[in-house]
Amino acid sequence: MGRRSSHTPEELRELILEASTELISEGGLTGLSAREIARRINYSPGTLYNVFENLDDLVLTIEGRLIDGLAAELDKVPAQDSPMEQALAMGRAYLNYTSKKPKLWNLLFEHHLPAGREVPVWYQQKLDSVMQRVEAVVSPLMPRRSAEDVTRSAHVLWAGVHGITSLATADKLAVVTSEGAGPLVDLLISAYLQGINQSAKPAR
Amino acid sequence: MGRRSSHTPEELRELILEASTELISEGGLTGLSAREIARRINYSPGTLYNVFENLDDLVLTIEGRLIDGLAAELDKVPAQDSPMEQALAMGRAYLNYTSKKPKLWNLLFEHHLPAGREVPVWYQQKLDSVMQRVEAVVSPLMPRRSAEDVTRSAHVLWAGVHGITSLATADKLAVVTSEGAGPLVDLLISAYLQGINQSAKPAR
DNA sequence: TTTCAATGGGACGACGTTCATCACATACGC
DNA sequence: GCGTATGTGATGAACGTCGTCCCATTGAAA
Repeated sequence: MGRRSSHTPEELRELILEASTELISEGGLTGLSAREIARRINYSPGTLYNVFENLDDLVLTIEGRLIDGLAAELDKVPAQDSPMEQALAMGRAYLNYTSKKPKLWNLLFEHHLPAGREVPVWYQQKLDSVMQRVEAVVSPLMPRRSAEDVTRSAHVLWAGVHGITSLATADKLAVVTSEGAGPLVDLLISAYLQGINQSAKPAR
Repeated sequence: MGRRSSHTPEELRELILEASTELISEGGLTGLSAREIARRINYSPGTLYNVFENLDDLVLTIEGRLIDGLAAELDKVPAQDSPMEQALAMGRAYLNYTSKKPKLWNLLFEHHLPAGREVPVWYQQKLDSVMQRVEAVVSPLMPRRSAEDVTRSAHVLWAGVHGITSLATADKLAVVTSEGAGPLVDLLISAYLQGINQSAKPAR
């Protein structure tokens, strides 16, 4: 039943994803084009549409892998350290992971689905999974606080770290001097958590 | 010496900017196209290129106005309030301003110049101008700290607020539910500044 | 040899950008 | 006052790109 190619469907899928990842790493979302992918892997543009529904589908798949990769990095922070050290380590891990291929990571924020389309369930789940790791580290630093408070703080930290790396890599608005996203992340995490802790003991 | 149109060059420029702003507000950067602008203002695509160098030039102009608009909003916070109240008010002003037309504000982060091209000087100056307003409010909250420390803290706060609003409006990763970006911004600013203050007095 | 899924590649309608051409409001000669 | 020359602002076709679709063709398996 006729297969002409020298690649199995899985191999073909991998080939496409590899080429796409490389293109995005080099030129951001703008650098990606169905025709260029096809050129690089020696297939025709139409073949891509046998494997992926469209480019958005392909891009979402890559984004999923990026999130998985980050989750794996976050899991590497030693669990025996103090919560504060863990929090700082996770911030540095985030920074380290995302700054290796900034344009690739920026994909998560450059890419928008066409109006009306919703994000797949598995995508949201991957995000939640990462958020939970953050909450797990923040939680012991906020004893006697409601679950909502912990979640809120995890969100603030996550968003804050994202904001710093985002501005640092967006060459267009290098207000945040490129000299040091690292120190800024450290500062955010330590000061914020200290502030949270402080306000928990209003009796000075 | 021949002017056929019913619009002066300035009027035409305004027409183009208005139509573009509307398009972006509705459909983000993707919704913008030279041909669609031309259609809306009843000119031909070529005419745009008599007024702007290219679409990037046009977009940068809109971005400049957005930054100016934010600066104007930040200037409205009452200077007689306490520094802490001012900081919180500025955070809310940012959130308020940017969430009126989220897709328009997102332009600042969606839009990237083609590889190699640098941002114009006036653009960087506008950004610096906003950053200085933040520093001015943060500074009194950090007495006896070096200018670098103040700058760093201003950067952290700016990036943090950006991160929260960014994640809140990026419908794709609505980890941070949009309902509560306000409380998150309040929390970030108050906790962070408290933390900074706390670590300044290590002698408990 | 038959069968049928995988593939190629042209077609379509968009896009940004360029540029030779045109139309016309003004300036000037009479 | 009229006719004509002037030169600028606007045009829209053209070029090369893009994502996506679709069907004729291919070639390995039955």
